[in-house]
Amino acid sequence: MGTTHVEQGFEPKHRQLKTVLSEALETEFAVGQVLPNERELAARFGVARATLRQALEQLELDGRLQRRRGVGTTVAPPRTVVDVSASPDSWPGGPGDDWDVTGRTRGLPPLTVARLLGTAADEPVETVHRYRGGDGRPVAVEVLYIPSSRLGGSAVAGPADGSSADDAEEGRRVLRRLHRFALDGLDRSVELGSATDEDAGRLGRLPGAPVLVVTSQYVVAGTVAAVGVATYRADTCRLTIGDRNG
Amino acid sequence: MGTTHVEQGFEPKHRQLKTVLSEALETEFAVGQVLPNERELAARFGVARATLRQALEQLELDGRLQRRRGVGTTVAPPRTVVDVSASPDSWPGGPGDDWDVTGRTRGLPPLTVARLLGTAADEPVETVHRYRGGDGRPVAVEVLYIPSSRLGGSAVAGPADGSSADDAEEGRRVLRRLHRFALDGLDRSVELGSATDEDAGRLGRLPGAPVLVVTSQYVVAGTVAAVGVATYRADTCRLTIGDRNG
DNA sequence: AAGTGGTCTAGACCACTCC
DNA sequence: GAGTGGTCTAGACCACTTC
Repeated sequence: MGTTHVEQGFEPKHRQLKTVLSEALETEFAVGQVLPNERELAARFGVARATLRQALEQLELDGRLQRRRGVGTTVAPPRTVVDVSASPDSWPGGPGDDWDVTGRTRGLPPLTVARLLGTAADEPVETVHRYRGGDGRPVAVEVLYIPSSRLGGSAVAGPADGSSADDAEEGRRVLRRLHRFALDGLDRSVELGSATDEDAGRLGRLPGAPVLVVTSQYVVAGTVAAVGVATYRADTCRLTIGDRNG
Repeated sequence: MGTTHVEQGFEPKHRQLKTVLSEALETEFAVGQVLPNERELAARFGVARATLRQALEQLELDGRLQRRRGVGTTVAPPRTVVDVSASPDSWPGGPGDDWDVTGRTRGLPPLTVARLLGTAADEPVETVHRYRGGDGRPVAVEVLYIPSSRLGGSAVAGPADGSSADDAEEGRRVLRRLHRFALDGLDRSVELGSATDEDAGRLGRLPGAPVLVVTSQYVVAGTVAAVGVATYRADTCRLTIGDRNG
């Protein structure tokens, strides 16, 4: 007896499960509450664990659940709202900026960044790392790439391994040097990506976790003075852009 | 010890596979080219098909691959760039707008939308559906919610089932009525979501496919005159915001 | 009808967190 | 050590596209 139930469309089990769980989350669970473990849920719904996990995965992608290995699955709080608008003075590290500089290095940028900067592939750039928290959770990490040639003037400090407190101070210094220039424009793009091993660690997720990648091009006098690649946790963040018109 | 972050030296197979495949995509395959099928790839790498699929899934999420049931897996072209900036006249359906109105209905909005509109949960609203293509592919669908009470003036046309050519014309008419008002502000947010059954169909994807949900609040005289919920294919789109500063 | 990706199963073991 | 989610296997069948 095949389930020859042809009702204009076929609905997979994991999809039905998602619907059922979704409703249960609204009616029977409170934010932060721990769900029964996967083995029990699967048994309760009469499906294989892998099938249940497909449903849970989607609910996590939608920001409805939070799963932590060794801990359990909990009902997620509403997504953290993060403003990514461009304001009149939007230089990184400027006033009102709620990022923390965590390090600084110097080296070759990824090819895609070099292309955005318009630099040669073998031109080393200043690289500043930043971290942004919110609601007590990690929200984003960002890497800023700034060609030394566009910082003007004097030389930069000595070697840097990218992690010490001194490196953070050096990073802030690099950013301050940017502030001397007038920011003419700021172009941003948003796309879906997956966390690198490194970013995943900093964001408290597993590698490959879905992230929103926000790429910023800071324009000074018609050329790109800096490029930022920010990686936001896609499960827990909602990005807002407040645009104002005449 | 505090929150010391210790490196974990373990790398899952699907992650290694992703790396290997990623390199192969760059060196051995051209855009549009079809990959060997999953069963063969799995055999070639000596892993179970489910494991291979984990790697493929991520590559698709990253916009590197495109998988179609019954067809195969191909190397994806670069993501379609879509501008979601607010311009001085950003009313939906205004000049330079590259959306196609596909239908119109009237009914109760989702609760979340009613909250954004500031209307009572039981107040019916005009509902206009739009479609946006690009590079010959579906890019996004949007549903616009407009409280009739904020359209002013005369009554609306008769019954609508939401799909006929007449409904599209009605939809355009509703939007035109908006254009009489001065748009004071436009707030947008971007977050990750998954396609509903309906949206998935229109976007040529399976239900649950990852999408970027762009929510727009159109403000007139301090109140929200309309709300738009646009659903962009996350695998094939990159959203850009061109901000300009003084 | 053949071939593809999508779904599903019933196990097993591993990495991690917490007690 | 107990309990959690994460990974992995080796199958099977289904929905869909194409020929």
